This record gives sequence, C-alpha cells and structure tokens, in this order.
Amino acid sequence: MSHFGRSGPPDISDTYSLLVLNITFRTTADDLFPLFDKYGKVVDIFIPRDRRTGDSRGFAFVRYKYADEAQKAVDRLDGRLVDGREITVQFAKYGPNAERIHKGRIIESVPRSRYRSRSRSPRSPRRRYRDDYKDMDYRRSRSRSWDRYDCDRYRGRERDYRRRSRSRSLSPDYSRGRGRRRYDDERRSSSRSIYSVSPAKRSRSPRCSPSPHKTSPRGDSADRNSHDSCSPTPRSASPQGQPADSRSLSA
DNA sequence: GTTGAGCGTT
Repeated sequence: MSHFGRSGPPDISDTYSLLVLNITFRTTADDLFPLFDKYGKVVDIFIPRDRRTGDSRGFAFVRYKYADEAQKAVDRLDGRLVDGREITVQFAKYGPNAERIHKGRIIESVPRSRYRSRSRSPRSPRRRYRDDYKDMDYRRSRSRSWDRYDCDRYRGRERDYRRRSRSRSLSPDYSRGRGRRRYDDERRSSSRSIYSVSPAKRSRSPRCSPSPHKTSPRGDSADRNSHDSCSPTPRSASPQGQPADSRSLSA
C-alpha cells in the first residue's frame, strides 16, 4: 500500500528508501509525509502492516527521490520525537529493491560523515525475517504473540528469544513486570522440584502439546499452567544445573 | 484497548 493511492511500488527507478523505526503503532504515512517531505522530495511512503491483524508493525519506509535529500532526512528526522516516541531513520537495506542497493549505489551515494552513530543500535546481526514467515507462517511480529507459541523451538532459537527479550533502553522482560515474576516463580519451582522429581523426567515439558483449545470458561488455570511449562527458561530445564542433587535423588 | 525488535506492498 502506498501513501499516494497507488498500489504497490509506483516507480522504483531512481528512488531511495529510508527505514523509519521505533515509530508508534498508530503513526500513519500521513503523519510521516509532512515530516519527510519538508527535507526532500518524497516519492512514496509505505508502512508494512501485520498480516493477521492488519495493524502497523511499528516501522515505515519513506522513499525519496534523491539520496542527498534522503540522507538529510535521516540526519534530521533520526531521533525526532514523533507521536511521543523517538523514531529511528536509516537507509533501508533489505526489500524488493535490495539489489540496486546492494550495488552500493545508495550507500556510496550518501556521505557517511554526517551519519552519527547512535548507541541505541549496536552491531546486532539481524536475520531475514521474511524467510521466516514465508517458511512456516506469518511472522509473529509482536511479542504478545509469543505467549504460548512453539515452546520446543526455544531450545533451538534461544538466541532469538534473548534478542526479543532485550530492550534497547530499559530492562528486558522486567519492564513488563510479567517476566520477572514468572522467572522468579520458575526458579523457586525448579529448586523445589528437584527434591521430589528427577530432572531427567522434567527435562522435557509434557505440557507442550499444541492443544487446539485456547480458552475455557474455567480453564484459565490450565492455560496459565501451559505458560509455566512452555516458558522459555533454559535454567529450569537445565539438567546440568544440579547434577549432584539429581544424582543422589534420582538414584 | 495491549506490545517495541526490526527491513516493504500491487
């Protein structure tokens, strides 16, 4: 969807796309258009939306006509407070026109001297998340969707879990209050569980079955129980945590 | 109604 009423990319012949991150979920292209248009010729503005809910994903793509204007907008609008949040404007790397960008046209066309390094964006290796939702399903872009999704995948995607858990400014899960309480509960639970059950039996969560029933009139406790079992806590499922205790009790 | 690392549509 384009801001100019044109469906899809209107003309990506000589346009330069900027990635606007950290915008609010309610910020639309109409809100970004007057901001970016003041610093250059904005060809098109596109805000990706969720495939399921159709809501904004929190970032937008602003397409400029010239690279110098785009760079100026990056330097000007990067860190600008929009709708109460500080947005992050940078050149888009991936996308449908990633090939022409890979040629080094945009990146080399703009002076990096003006590009101020923001400590909020470290050298985090980002992966192609498009391959994810195209490989298995639509991307679970929001963290709230990670409530009871695949729990078994946490073993192989522990890095993904840690990446989503951390925040760039405040505390990771602790900011939500939900993570710390559950985490503490898990730790006390695991410490108490080793005295009654061997870790070999609880190493695998038997409640990780993808039950189709999501909500019940009184099944709230059951749903919450699944949360504890499927909680991505590697320590509660680490058998090497207390080998001595487990050995003396298990044997 | 909520959320917050990241890279896009006809």
